[in-house]
Amino acid sequence: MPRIGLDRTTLLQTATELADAEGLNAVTLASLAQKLNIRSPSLYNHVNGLPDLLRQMALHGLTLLSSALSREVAGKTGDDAVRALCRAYLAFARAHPGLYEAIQRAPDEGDEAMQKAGGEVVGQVVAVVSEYGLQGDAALHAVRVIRSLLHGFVSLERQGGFGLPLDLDVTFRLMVETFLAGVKTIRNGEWRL
Amino acid sequence: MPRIGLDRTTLLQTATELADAEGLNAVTLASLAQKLNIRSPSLYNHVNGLPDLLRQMALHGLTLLSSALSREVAGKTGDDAVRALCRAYLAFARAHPGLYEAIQRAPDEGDEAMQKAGGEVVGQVVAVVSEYGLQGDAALHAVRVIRSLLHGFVSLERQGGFGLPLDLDVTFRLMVETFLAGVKTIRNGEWRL
DNA sequence: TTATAAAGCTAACGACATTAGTTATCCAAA
DNA sequence: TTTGGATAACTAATGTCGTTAGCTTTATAA
Repeated sequence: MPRIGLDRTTLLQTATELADAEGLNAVTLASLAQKLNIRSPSLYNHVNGLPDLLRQMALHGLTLLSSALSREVAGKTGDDAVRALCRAYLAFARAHPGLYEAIQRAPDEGDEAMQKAGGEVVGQVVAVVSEYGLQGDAALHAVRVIRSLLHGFVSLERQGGFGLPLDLDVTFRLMVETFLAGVKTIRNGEWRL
Repeated sequence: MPRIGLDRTTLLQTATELADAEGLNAVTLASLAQKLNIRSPSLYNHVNGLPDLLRQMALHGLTLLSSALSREVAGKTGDDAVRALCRAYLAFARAHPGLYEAIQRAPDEGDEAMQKAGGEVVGQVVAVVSEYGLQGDAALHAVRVIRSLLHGFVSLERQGGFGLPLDLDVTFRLMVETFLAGVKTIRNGEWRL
């Protein structure tokens, strides 16, 4: 019975590799244990069952995403900040498809750690939008729109929803520019709901 | 052994009710069989296992969605057609959250029926966009952007990703108007990628 | 050197999907 | 009206997975 010396970090890293390589559905206690050369009940010494494992993966992913966004946006303002944010979001989702899936699982009600981790990602978007001339509710709506844009594109790309052989990066840039142009129009008050 | 006389329609309907009420994860052969007062192996007389059930639910959902879009868009053109399409998409996703989840499952490679059913939904969007002054690749990009918008919003709303007590319908309308304004700017050639 | 906490293990249970083989029902043809 | 076949239900059994309970060994600190 050689003792592996497994710790939370390598556990999460291994689970992440599994998810990114074969999809989140491939992450089971059985498959993770096998990859770690361990029997699945032993995992309960580190994790409180499968739901807790998935939750910790989501937390880990949100932390990574938040810091990636913060890093790429740093020093930029206005349109450039929005572009950098969007690029970084897309890059993260492409680099960590399984982790990205984990992030999308709806958290339990009253899970403060998840709320906080998610709030930090949203905070990056808020920061970018806030110095954009949008105030109050308008800024909050804009944040929601950006999140919808990004998540929708990433999600459709990941599931292969875009069938045609048309450059996806072009679509993505076009989407961001369309948003920027639309926001300017709206900001200038040329419309009413 | 009373014979139920189960047919494909009631089977799909029951599965849909289950999915819409308790989420797609709650749709198992066991739970579906229980709801039908049947033993789960009996389901194999109607369905080729759980993956096939989920696939048929997706097909059913795509058909419903496609006809809903077609119905609501009928007779409208330009901005109004886009608005009607978006409203109908959102309404469907809200009315059938479980079925909407089923639609999002990535189809197998070479599943022609799924490709076709998905293509009909995309076709509705193409039809709306095509008479919009966008031609060729630009139209295809626009279709992708609309799909991203819609799916992203629906998906975030469904998983409770929008925490704040700010009217979601307002955000949605704002998102659509932002897109319309942005597209006009882009169509007028005021930007370059 | 020894006691204790922790990290691994085996055994066992329940839920689920799935397969094989059985029986009863329905319907259509004789 | 009878009969035969297709079909829709069933039971039994297997394998996988998550999970719990309880045991054993290792590492570490007293």
